[in-house]
Amino acid sequence: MCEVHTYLLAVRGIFSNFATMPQQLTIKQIATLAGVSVGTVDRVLHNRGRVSPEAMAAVKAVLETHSYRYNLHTSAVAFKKTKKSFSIAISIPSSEKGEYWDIIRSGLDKAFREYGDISVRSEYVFFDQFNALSCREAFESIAAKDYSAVILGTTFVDETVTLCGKLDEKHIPYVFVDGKVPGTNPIASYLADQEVCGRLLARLMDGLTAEGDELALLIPHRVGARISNNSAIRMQAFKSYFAEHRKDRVIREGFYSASSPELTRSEISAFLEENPRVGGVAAVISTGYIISDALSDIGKKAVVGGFDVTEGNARCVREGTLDFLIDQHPEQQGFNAVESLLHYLLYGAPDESLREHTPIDIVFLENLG
Amino acid sequence: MCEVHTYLLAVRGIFSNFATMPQQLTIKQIATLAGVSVGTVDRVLHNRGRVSPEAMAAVKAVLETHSYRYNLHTSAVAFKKTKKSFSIAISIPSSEKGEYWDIIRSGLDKAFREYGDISVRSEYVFFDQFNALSCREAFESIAAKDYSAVILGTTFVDETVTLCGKLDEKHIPYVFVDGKVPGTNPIASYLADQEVCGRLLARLMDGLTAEGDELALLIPHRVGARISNNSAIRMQAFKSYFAEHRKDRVIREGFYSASSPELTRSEISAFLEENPRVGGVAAVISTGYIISDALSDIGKKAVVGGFDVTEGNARCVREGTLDFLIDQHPEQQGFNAVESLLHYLLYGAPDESLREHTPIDIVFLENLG
DNA sequence: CTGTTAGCGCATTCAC
DNA sequence: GTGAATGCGCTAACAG
Repeated sequence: MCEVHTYLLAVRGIFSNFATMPQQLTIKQIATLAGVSVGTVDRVLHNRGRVSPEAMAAVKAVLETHSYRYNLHTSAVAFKKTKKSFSIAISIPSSEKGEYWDIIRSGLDKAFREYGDISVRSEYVFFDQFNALSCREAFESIAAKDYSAVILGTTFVDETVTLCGKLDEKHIPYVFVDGKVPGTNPIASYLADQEVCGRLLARLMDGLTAEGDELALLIPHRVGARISNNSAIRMQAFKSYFAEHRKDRVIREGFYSASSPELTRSEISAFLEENPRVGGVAAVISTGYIISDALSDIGKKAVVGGFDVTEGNARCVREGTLDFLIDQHPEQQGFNAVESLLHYLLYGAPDESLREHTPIDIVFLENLG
Repeated sequence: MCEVHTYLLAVRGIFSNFATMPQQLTIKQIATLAGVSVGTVDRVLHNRGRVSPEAMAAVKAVLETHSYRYNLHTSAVAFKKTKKSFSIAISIPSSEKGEYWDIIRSGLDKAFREYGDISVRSEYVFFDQFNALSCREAFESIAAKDYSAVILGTTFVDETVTLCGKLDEKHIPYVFVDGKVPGTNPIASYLADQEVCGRLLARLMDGLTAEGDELALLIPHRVGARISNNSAIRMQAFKSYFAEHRKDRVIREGFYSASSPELTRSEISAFLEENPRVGGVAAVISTGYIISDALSDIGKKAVVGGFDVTEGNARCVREGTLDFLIDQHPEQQGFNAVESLLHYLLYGAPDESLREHTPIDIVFLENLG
């Protein structure tokens, strides 16, 4: 039977398929087709007004049938001539090299480099992610100036809402990285689906630990502020997974101070000694390596899962003390944030193709790269 | 202690950081700095010759200190004027919609669309991946013509080597997707690290199955041709993992005919009934869904792992009969292949930044997307 | 309101 | 060997 199958394909033989890519329409061609000039086409495309209804209709008709796409290459070139220059403020938590926010930052910078054609001035205003006051100060300094656009890390909800209200009034566009905040109107928000992150964490912890093991969910607590929105969603999703699929699993919750590694270590050690039957430990933020190190310290072996390929996490994966990481692609989030903002600044409208959320990957030692 | 830590950061307060992206040098600026004209700079940059030693030295000196980078945007624009047009032949296995090679194809097409600025004609010549003769015919038809460049799926080694020899003689550049072949000189090869794929498969099967379970490694066999190189490497790596880390695990090997779903199903059913203690089944090619379906048929539950997010695989993941997929990003492979080829055709040299291998991700139900 | 035109950075042609 | 000049698609200023 298999022979017959193969034979049939052989008889059918090879077949080929010629294709010339549909040449992109140029504004010149559109102008010719619509019987107007390039200037008019440009005005229609950019909603610059000062176009007669007839001309408008003619151009729109051509656009309908041929589906025009901007040529970003030449746009960028032409924009240079206008010497239009933008200032973009970025306010995100400060971070050590190789930590989560530093990776986002490298994505931001990569985009600024890639779009170096366009004249953009970027200005970073960092704040302390464990201190709401420093965030407020940072945001106030941003509200006081008139930037072309703003990129915000959404660590503190109330402060973000306040700033965004002011930006809305001034019609300054903004985008979020690593979060979204209800009651605001960003051009776009770049973040991984936190629900998925939490359930994935649960699924992997469940699958990779032995049947009878207890599992630990370690929760960071912040001084003087409620737990970050992302962590809360992940925790909730983590627990939902077990409530729905594995009611029999015992989940122990422990709190630790993410702001101080030394403290974390002692808190976690104590927690694990109190819960000896724990065979898997889940971190809901990107500092899982602290947990791995604490486990090493007390000589305990457990499956550990965390978030993001930070330097500390990568080290622990290589050392074999951290089993897997859920990668939210912070670098891409940063890159997309800048890209979408520039698109908005240049064309006056958000780029639809950039609205999709960033993908979520799973990283083990083997594919750490 | 934690209080003190936070306090210190608060006192330090926010801090900001201004940055203007280093403006890229233009060839005009280089020309001015070197005291020559843009034409001369261009000749130096493109090694076109006809430049006096003094001019060469002057330009090189400026390039050393300022590190010039091509502006791909404007290059593409300028190239259009020359009306230079390319014809690229692509010979890969034919494939149903949503299957592995069709995904590669969509990546190829995406690149052709994205680089629609450049005048490129693409021509597909498909062959039957289970029939070496059809591959030979396809490759001969390519050798008979004079394309600007060629993209090849490396399913059949001998045929590939023969064709590449002829292309080398004619100085026609080519790149590989989904493989590499010793004894050939491609501009680039795009494929996931097969060693990593195999070890990752092993690691996940090991982790996700119960301690005492036997594991099955299912191997496709091809009529009239030896097993594909990629599958062989994955199998080898899979077995190495267990030989190195888990000598106690029992691995059963089973063969099945990947060319006919019906046959596959019956073969796999028979295999599993002969090996009742198998708790995990690993597929080394992208048709894992056939295994899942066979398991469903006989009402057996086992952890199943496979490769790539094809339509069939995605369906089984959603149905819960396929547990995870190792994603080789075939779409990106296709995209990169075209991109690197165009870079070569335009600039006469491979783009170093495009030589990196494609990343490998792991997909569960949750992050199927 | 509309069409014309200069010029962005670059590749190439063509006089000198 | 060399530099001036042209034009790619596009933006925006400007003259009608």
